[in-house]
Amino acid sequence: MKVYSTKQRKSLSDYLLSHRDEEMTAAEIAAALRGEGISLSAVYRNLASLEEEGLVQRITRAGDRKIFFRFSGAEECREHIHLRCRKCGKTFHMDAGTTDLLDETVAENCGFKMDRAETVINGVCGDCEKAEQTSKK
Amino acid sequence: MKVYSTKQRKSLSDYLLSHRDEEMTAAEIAAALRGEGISLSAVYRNLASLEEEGLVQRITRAGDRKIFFRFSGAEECREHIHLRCRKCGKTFHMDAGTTDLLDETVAENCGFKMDRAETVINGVCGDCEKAEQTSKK
DNA sequence: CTAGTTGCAAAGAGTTTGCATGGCG
DNA sequence: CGCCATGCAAACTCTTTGCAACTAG
Repeated sequence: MKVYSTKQRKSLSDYLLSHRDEEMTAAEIAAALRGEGISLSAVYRNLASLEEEGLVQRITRAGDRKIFFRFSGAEECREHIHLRCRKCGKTFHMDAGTTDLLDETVAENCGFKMDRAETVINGVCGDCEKAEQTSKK
Repeated sequence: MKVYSTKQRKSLSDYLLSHRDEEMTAAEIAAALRGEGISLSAVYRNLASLEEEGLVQRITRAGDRKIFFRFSGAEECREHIHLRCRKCGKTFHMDAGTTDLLDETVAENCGFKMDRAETVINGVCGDCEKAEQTSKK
């Protein structure tokens, strides 16, 4: 099946590209794009096709029953493992060296070939960790 | 708020315990427990409270728009990183040594404190990797 | 011109909630 | 007994789908 390049698909791609690594719901994306003339259904349909291409992932958050989408299509993003802080919600890129190291370690010790683009490590980032330490009397 | 120990909550806990690391939808769980006398709403309510306690996580799969729940409450499970194969869907436990190693590596190189129980590395397991190699002419 | 895409509205699926009843402590 | 939990059904929210109109190639 051929894929046409429509105005709507382009708005969506542009938007996702400029918000890479952010987690957004379909409704939020549609709202942000209101004015660009793209309907909610088109957002869903295009997200689904991007997901099939592996450029977008679905994410869930503990306690929050919504589904978020995250764009990781840029080459730059696909080469890193993502570190997601559960305190501040930000996502960081693991540096290339560490990523390679982990990749090799897991492959050697576990015989498991990890998928960088789709792996997200949850935890607490340095800043929040510090904040946590100091606030705890 | 106090928590009562009811027959339904017990059935659910027992079921989850004996299916740790499996990914199941609320409907599947309710279906498996039909006969135990637990309603779908009770399943949802109890899963939500288990999620708040951090014993259960919500999972999404690429291409599949359902939400799956995974029990990882057992101590044993919380100490490992989980490796999930996107081919066969199975989840494996990373051995303790490698888990510690990764944990330290990420902490030192990235200043990030990972959360073992909530981290799932996606990829392809050894068996599926082999199968893939041979099938590809 | 043909086939993929869009918007809208309706249909569906999954999840949550209100309320009366039942059960734990 | 008091309060939390359960069932059932209604209410909702989010997502998908049907269809006619539209547009890229």
